[in-house]
Amino acid sequence: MTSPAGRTTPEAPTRRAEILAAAAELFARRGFHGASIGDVGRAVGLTGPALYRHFSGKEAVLAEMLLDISQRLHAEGLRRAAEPEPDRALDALLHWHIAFALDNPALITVHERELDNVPEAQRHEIRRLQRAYVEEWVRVLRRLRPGLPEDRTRAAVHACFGLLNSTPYSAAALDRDSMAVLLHTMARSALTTA
Amino acid sequence: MTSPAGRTTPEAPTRRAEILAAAAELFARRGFHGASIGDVGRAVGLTGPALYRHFSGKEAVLAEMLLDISQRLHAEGLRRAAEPEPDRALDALLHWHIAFALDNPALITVHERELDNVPEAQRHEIRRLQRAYVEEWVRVLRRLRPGLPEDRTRAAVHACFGLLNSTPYSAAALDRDSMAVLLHTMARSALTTA
DNA sequence: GGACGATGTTAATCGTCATTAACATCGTCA
DNA sequence: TGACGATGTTAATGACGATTAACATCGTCC
Repeated sequence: MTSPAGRTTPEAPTRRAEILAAAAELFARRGFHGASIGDVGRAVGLTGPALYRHFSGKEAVLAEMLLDISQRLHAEGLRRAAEPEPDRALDALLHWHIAFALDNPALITVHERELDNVPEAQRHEIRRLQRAYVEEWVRVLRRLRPGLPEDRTRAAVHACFGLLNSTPYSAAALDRDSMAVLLHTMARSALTTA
Repeated sequence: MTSPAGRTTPEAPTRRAEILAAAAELFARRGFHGASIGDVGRAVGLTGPALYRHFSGKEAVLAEMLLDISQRLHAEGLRRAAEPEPDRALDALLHWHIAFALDNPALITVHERELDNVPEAQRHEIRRLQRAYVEEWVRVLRRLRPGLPEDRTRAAVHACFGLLNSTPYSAAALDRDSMAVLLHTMARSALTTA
């Protein structure tokens, strides 16, 4: 063999994260079913079967990825929504979501599209967190616009996410900060006019 | 055999359209690679191989689907953008895109996600039409907001599409007309504030 | 009333893919 | 220094899926 089987460098602590990052990129670009375990392995310099040393299977990779994303979004969302001034709370939520989307376009994409491919067991918890995150936004917005009925408020929040998550497709054109400002302005305006 | 092979009813003129519609639904819900030819066939009451009587292959189904969508969007986009008053032109574009998205959520989803799975040959033409459609919006918006630099304008249009195309995920909550009004209001506000 | 084209069906074919088995290598540490 | 656990690798294994082959059926039209 041209290269020995084992690796000398003990990059163990990063390995799982490395795999998750590569998988996110591939799942985002080609879809869960469009990226194979072999593709993911190759992306981190391994063969396909090697991934089974770190995850119990392909679905487990996706599940852990989505669970992590929804936890991060929800946890920080809770914090930001706690701001007493609803106007400031909304800005804080916007800043948070925009930063996350711009810094992790692949994660946002996968989070938005691939829930159905997560095994039942973990799907419920992820969905719960996603819903809870949305509800934080709804609560803040309702304090800001008490007249708006709840279902319309929720629909507006979903539409707003659509706007913010469009990042992966167009972020290339503008530098990060210009894009962040643009998205913030547009989203704020859309929500407060709804 | 329990049922005869040939069909008596000459539903020939609809068959292709029927297949395209079923495929759109499945591709939207599960992704191009997540839906098999067998699934599509079953959805229209046929077996998988039967589809080859109507399309040269799975990719051809997707290609025809995306080509049709991008042509329809672009053709009508051209018409609406021709309105001399930029303010009215924008409203006309919004009405058109919103109606299309609300009436064809599956098509919008596939159009947005699956271009990479179209064979090169047809991909270029589809991309050209998609770009041209965006440019119609950009042109209108630039007349409306001359101060906004072109790249920011284009980014704003992309973000606006993200908002409008979020329809598939949340449209269930509101009736069609309320949703249309909501999206129109939000999008208009987002674009003119950008 | 029989030949033909359009449409379908079921039975190969062939490749890809997830997953598992069997077999190294390396670092550690008793 | 030698056994062991952690990580990898290369061969199975077993499904599944796209596509094609071989074989009906039906309606039409001469």
